[in-house]
Amino acid sequence: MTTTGKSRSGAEGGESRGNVDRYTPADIEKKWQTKWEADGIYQAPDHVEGKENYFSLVMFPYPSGDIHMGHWFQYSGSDAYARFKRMQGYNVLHPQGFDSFGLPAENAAIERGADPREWTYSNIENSRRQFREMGASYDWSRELVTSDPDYYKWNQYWFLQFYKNGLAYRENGQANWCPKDQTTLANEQVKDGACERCGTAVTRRAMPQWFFAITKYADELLEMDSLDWPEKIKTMQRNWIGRSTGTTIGFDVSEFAPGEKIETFTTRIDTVFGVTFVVLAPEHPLIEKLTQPDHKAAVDAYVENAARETEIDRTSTEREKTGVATGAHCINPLNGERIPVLVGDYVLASYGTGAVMGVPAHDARDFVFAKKYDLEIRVVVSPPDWDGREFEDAWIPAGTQVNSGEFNGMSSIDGKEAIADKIESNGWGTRTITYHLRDWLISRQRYWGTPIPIVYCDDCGTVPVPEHELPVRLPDKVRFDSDGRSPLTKDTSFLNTECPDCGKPAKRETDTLDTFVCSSWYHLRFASPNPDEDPLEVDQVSAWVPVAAYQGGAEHAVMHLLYSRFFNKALRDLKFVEFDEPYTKLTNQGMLTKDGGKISKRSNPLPPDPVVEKHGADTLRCYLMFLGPWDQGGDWSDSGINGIKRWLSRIWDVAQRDKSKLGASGSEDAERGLARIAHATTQRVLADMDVFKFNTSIAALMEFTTALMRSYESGDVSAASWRAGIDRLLLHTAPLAPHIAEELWQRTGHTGSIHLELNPAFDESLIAMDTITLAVQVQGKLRDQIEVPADIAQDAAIEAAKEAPNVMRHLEGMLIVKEIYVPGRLINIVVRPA
RNA sequence: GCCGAAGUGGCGGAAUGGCAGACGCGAUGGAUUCAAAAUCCAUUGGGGUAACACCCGUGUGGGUUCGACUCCCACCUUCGGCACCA
Repeated sequence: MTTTGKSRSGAEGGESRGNVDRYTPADIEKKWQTKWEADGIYQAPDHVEGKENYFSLVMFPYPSGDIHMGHWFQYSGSDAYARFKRMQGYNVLHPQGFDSFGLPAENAAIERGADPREWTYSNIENSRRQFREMGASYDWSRELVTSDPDYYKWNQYWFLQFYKNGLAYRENGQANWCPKDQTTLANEQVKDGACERCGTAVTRRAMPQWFFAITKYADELLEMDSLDWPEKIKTMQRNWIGRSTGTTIGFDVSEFAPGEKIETFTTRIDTVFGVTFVVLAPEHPLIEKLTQPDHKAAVDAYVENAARETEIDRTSTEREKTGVATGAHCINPLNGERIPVLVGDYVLASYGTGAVMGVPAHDARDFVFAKKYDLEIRVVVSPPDWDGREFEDAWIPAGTQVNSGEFNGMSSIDGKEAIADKIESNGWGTRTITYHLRDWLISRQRYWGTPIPIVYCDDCGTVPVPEHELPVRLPDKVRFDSDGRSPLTKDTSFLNTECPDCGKPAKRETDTLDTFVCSSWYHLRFASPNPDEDPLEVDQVSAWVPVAAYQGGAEHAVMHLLYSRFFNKALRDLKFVEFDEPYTKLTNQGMLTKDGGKISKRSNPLPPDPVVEKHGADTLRCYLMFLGPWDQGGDWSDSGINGIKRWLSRIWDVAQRDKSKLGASGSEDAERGLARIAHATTQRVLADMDVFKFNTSIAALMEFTTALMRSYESGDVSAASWRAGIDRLLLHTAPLAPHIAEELWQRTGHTGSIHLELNPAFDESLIAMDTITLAVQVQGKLRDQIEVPADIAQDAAIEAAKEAPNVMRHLEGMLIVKEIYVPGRLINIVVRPA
């Protein structure tokens, strides 16, 4: 038989492997991409006899120009998973589309004079090309583009349904404003007080805005037990919703504002006897009424200053707490005390009631505030060993009620309930639940989005556009001025319309919808892509949704993923869908970095196209999946990619060897050895692929590839079992490296696409070994190894272990205390000196 | 500050109570070549030995266990999230 060296030599190699060409990805990848598309092999019919439907969805991209390396990482893994599920025998829906509304298109317009529509659609064209080059198995017949009127029409439709059912409303209030992007933002889109998109410090601005009533679902959104999601994401959602139970209590101010009370919310009603002041947020409506003439100048200045400050300044925990007295006082209903009312910007208008009762002894913030303004610090919950001395810090934990009238001596845990009871029975307040979650602000003062289908009429007021008039189309060829305002506010042909009710001239709403509205229901449209007259076809939706496996980045934890859940619940209550949750299982791909840092076009570039050109799409796909566990991300390095290229080349080589060099039957040992690794490989790959562990799947396949080469070179295996091994290798490689697997599948004489085949099965009995190696430890330290029959009994194994030479040495002069036998793995002999 | 994840060779990582370092990169030596590239073979945690033996080794310190990368406690570092939420 040929030795390795000989089989590699030019003359013989050609002979033994039959004029095999070198692995050149460029020669095969485009060919298969075209063929797959022409044959429509990835199109998912709504029903296939004998197959279960499986919706594997990956978050669709914003078409910013390029499918970058991070996208490759995300989409290679999710595509491999969808392909794997298809080969598991499921009827898999794996669609793709474009989340194509959004600010970058407008910024391109403003900065470069590009037309947002042209800019967007040419980017989409480019992205489609790149997706194709990736060899992704998308069902392109279901592609959706959210900036197409036949998609955003339904955004408008949903808005109208929500509006009719009290889930969409317009309200004048303080909104987060990004001065750079010239638009308001939802709370979720403000990170560290800055615009999530551009990083500009967010300010507050009072203006009427549209909201979706997500808070109505706050409690239901907290129920996540049924979701197979990463715990981390669930925790983030729970924290964001931020449910806290407490008591609202009113502090009478009728002395200064007849009939008025300051409502405050507290989770620590047990400390209410320790209230020595009340602080209002600078935006609190009662400030004007309460401020006394001699304090007015100071209060006005303070409030004005607070309004000017950015969210970053306002919410910094570092900065000193400030406040100013109003001159007014209020009454603590529990003890009738008269206490000062101040204004302070550490109190947030947007949370609770916008006013807090100040209990410096038992709240860290109130404590520093009281110290600074020399306000009384009265202990009402005593620490266990308190000697009556002044506090150096607020005491937050529970304790014993003191200075609390009739509640003295009670534990503060009981006090909390007893005091709340008293407050409720006297009508001073009520037990209340508050949430950090705010209603979803959906108005954007931008052009490139879904127009909100509302008309304002002088006579009829706010009038929804009738459904049959949808879509309200976004005008084309608009003008962008340097003032940064949305072109819609100046486009008279858009702006001026007739009132749907009375027919008189009226004005259109010029705000557009937050683009997260588009992604809140796109999975439904993928399932039901075609209806014209209705948003969805119920049968199609129920055939596919909820999404069985959803993949995407963790950065969407409290934005897209929360909005989408809300949308689902709202649509359920409006009888459009029947299920409670949109995405059953969620997997977060990790982040791909380069040199440990974020990949960025400017500072840390890593364009995929040159890599594809040099190594091919299959190599890049596999390399990205080989970097590490997919859900943990990875760090790109140029050097490692050769290893994957070598592996694929070895597959290319081994699969095309001339099997006629092998005999009709092989040696028993070699046959069993090959069967063992073949079946063991399948076992490993099936288990790992199912949990997105592509890296270890590839490692298993690399080992199998080597084993196949060795079997061939040894010449001891039959042509048939070697051939079967090659098939198995190709089938497992298919989801990871679809082009080379398909090419070799054809070259090895199969007809039909490998991607329509099923995963091979494995037989556990073939994986089992006849003889096994047992590790033998003495005192838990490895001392020797013994070869024993796999079915050896415990006693026999231990006897054999004691006879191993190196074990004997360590047993000498020792008394055996204990013998531990782990079947198939090891023996541990515990001894002590005799 | 709070919550969460992670820390393993020169590097990416594997092993989740049972032989640490699978697989790959890189490196070293060899084969092939006029030469190089490519490819193939071998070695590759540290110390130690002629070779064995043996000792050390999964961020640090303690603990549980016959046995710990794995479980528990404390700490350090890195990354992610939240952060005046009353």
